[in-house]
Amino acid sequence: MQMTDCAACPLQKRRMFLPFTPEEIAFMRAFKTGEAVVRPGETLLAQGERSERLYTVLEGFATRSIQLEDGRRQVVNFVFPGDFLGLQAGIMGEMRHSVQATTPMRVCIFQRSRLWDLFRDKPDRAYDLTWLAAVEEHFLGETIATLGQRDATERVAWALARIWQRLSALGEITPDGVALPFRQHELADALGLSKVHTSRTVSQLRALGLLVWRRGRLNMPDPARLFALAGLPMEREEQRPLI
Amino acid sequence: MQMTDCAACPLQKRRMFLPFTPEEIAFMRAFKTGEAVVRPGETLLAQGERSERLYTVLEGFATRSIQLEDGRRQVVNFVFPGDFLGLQAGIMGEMRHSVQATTPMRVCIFQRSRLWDLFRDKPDRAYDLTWLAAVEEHFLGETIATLGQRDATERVAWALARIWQRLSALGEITPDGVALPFRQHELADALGLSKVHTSRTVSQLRALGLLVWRRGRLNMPDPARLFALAGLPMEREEQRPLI
DNA sequence: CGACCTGTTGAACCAACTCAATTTAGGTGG
DNA sequence: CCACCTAAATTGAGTTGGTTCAACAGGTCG
Repeated sequence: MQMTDCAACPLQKRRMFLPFTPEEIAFMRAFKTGEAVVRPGETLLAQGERSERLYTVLEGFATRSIQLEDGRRQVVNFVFPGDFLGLQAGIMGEMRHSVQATTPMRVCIFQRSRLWDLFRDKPDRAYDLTWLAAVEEHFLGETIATLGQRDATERVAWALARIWQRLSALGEITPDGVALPFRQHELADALGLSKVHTSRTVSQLRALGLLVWRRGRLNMPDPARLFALAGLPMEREEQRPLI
Repeated sequence: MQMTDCAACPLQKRRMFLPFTPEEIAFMRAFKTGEAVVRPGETLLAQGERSERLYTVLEGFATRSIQLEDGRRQVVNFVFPGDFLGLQAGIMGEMRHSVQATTPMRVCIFQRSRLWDLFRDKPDRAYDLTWLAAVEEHFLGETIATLGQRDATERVAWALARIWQRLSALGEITPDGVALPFRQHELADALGLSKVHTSRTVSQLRALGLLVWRRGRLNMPDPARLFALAGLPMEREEQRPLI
């Protein structure tokens, strides 16, 4: 398999990411040790595993999820192009959640053993990594607030608004909306709702004219109203570093 | 006010923290710019604020919470001695949650502007900081799984087990249990339950002989059963770095 | 002592769940 | 192109876990 050169990283074309400096390109080239293709349904990182690899998503979508002892599953969040995976195993030794592809994916591979070099030699890259971790922490906190305080309608609105936001930041938006890579089943698992109730809630939002979601395409006739219901501001997210 | 010298840091006595190397002591001494006392109920960091300060908790307990637009409040997690506060504002610019003291606290103060120096000059300290962020991320994920999947009984068991675990790692445990610095009200806000139902659930656990909780003291007659109900392993947590 | 805060208990209600049946949409092979 | 199969989504009906409202008990403190 041929490996994409970091100088030509396809993610760099998306304006949601900060551009690499020439120095960063040189470093990332050395840091990157490979590339992989993942098929839908495959597990990229498994809960409990001590992975030696870290990944950056080049293309495709996934879920991060936690499996409880008795089989119940919670989707912790959704994974998009540009996301960095495996920091937990990289730093803590063991993954506490799994990452499963929902669409075909392409990922960059890094070696866990080189993570320390990054901290030692490239403080700016280390800072960026911590930046990503801090942003992640913020999202997880928001998720906790959503699961703890909001009702089904608000939860669904929130999740779809967040996904919409991220997809449009990636430039995946067209006049008839975005391609939604997740199923209601995954949405339900992410929101702590049953599939049935998720379906009912979605149709309710549809009936209110707040969304059109058919055959994997999502559109929002009136984003402002949906975002308001979701308790989210409509601002564009700031650019984020890429690792 | 007199300032504790890092060489005599009271947290170092607790065996849950990795001991400082002499070099680390030297660095922390320079990094630390002050100390503060906080009274119960005071807000140490406020949601939306661009704090110039970072803190490490020396003593006392707090909650991190998110306030929704309409006033609903979600406790994201509980804060214990040794916790590092303000990374979000430090890195992302703005706090997305508040930190409120529930008991009197004593905290170390650092300057946000020096955070970058830490990455540039002390990669090992930067690594530790990221380690803390990764652990935090793991806990938040577990919280999401709890709120999304577990019922009231399991949630309460989980929260009390986690608090118990942390307090005993801090060495705060005596033959008649631990001093619990939080009220049922805060527990309810952390678990997404009403106060009333939290109370009922606690009494149910009491009736099962799984816990004794009166006047701010918590004891667990049979920790193994409670931990099993909480879906948690009983292992001791590994030592963590201190910043 | 009164005021306040924390926690407990009862009763009525409702949001979300479960179980089960049905429809819709893709995908595959003849 | 149709027949068939499977996965995803929808709908109905009955149940339940948790909520709300309200009253009350126990401790603590000025």
